[in-house]
Amino acid sequence: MPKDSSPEKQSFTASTLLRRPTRLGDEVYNAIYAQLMSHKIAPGGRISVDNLVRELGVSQTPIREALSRLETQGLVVKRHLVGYSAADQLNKSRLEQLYELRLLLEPFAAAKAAVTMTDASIETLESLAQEMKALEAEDPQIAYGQFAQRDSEFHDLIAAGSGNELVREALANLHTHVHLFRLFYHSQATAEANDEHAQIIAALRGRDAEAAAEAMRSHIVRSSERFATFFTRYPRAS
Amino acid sequence: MPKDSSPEKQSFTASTLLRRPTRLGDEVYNAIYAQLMSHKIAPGGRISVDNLVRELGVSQTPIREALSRLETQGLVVKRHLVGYSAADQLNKSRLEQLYELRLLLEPFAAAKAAVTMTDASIETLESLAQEMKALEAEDPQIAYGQFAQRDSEFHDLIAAGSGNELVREALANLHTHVHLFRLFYHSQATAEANDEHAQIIAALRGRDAEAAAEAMRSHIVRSSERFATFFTRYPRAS
DNA sequence: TGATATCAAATCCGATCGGATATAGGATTG
DNA sequence: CAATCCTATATCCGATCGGATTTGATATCA
Repeated sequence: MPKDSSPEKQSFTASTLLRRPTRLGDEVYNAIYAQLMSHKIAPGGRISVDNLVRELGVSQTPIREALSRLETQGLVVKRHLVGYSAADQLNKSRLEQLYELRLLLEPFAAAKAAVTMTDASIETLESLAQEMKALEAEDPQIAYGQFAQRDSEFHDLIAAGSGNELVREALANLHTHVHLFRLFYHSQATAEANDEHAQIIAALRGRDAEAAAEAMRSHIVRSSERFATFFTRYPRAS
Repeated sequence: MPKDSSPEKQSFTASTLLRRPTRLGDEVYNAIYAQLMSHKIAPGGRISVDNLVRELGVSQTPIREALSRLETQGLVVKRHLVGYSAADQLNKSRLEQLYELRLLLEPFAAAKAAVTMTDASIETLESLAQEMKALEAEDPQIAYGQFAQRDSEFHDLIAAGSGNELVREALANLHTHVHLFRLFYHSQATAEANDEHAQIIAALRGRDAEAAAEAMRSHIVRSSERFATFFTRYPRAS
């Protein structure tokens, strides 16, 4: 699920407050986002505004608005007077850059989170981890989509726990799980990740900043090694 | 000047290629951006689409497009059925987060740039530094705007020199110079910065990654100290 | 056969319009 | 006098329309 389909952060009080009228642009955003995640729109594939008009039954205005948002998030690209396309798959270099950046930010975030994170948030992490573990038994083809979503929440929650909202936003803007899922959606290498998640949680529980950073660093390095196999298997994709 | 007013990166070959017809939305983007930098729009001030229609003489469509881009960059905020406003000034916490993030990324970028950056880019850095130094003699009130722009280019060029485009984008998305300028546009504390820039350039010239990272780290720390005085002078702003 | 010119369809870009909502200010009532 | 209600205005949101451009297909010619 897209986390920032709406710029308004939803807090726990939001449900009790008055419900603002829904924005059509949000639903369009979610629809396109879902089509990206489900590979209904292939990497690099054209995204025609007029087609979406016919398909979704709304006018161009909210579609343009949604595509504009997706563009600044790097999930689609636009060429003037030509139109929108889905972003290309990550190439080898981009993938390396992605992990390089994550290594700069996420261990730092984990260390701070170990100190400042609330117990309630750690509980949420725990339940996410359990859900991911439960997915090991499911059909890998289906399970990986579920896994990617929860993994994304897991990492975002730690980033939020760091207390540095800008770091969290920088990581969220990477849309790591979208790009990785579109690169490698047939993966099922989740069992190792579950172990690594458990180590991260243990360090956070122990409020051990050093251990949390190291556990996160190790997790990211190993994750990158798992994904690196893609380019050895399919060398032409690089 | 806004660097990413257009999503298309302009390379050195762009001028030789066919010049695509101009996008009205780009000019609107630049106009609003200029109004933000010139404080014609105050922090938190409302930005009415209809006013811009009258002021700029274009229809709502390109204005919405430009504002939408500015929104996802965090320079303006939007409330549904209410409208757009300029982003608030940085508060103390946000400023600290900004520098915390820069400290994670920029020394790393400088270290890599020391190894991979081209000599030509270092020359460009040098000329930017000289321009900034020349501004010391000018009227501080005017000079600081010029300084902020060149300082932004300086840091972006090093980030680009790192070879990691994602790191560069993450830093660019912070719009550091916009926020700092809107926070503290009456500053003139640029002499120290010029010395620090010289040290960074020296380390890059010497292809010394360690020294470049340390020079950058020191520069950012000292910059943050210069800006931190704002909140001691105007405690209510925090 | 291959390259070029022409043409038509698809598509985007920007303008304009009506309906819906929020906000501010004044009127009303206790 | 204070609080509430109501109305008017400003504004946004979404729909629709015409013009401009790109793009792909067809036809023509060397």
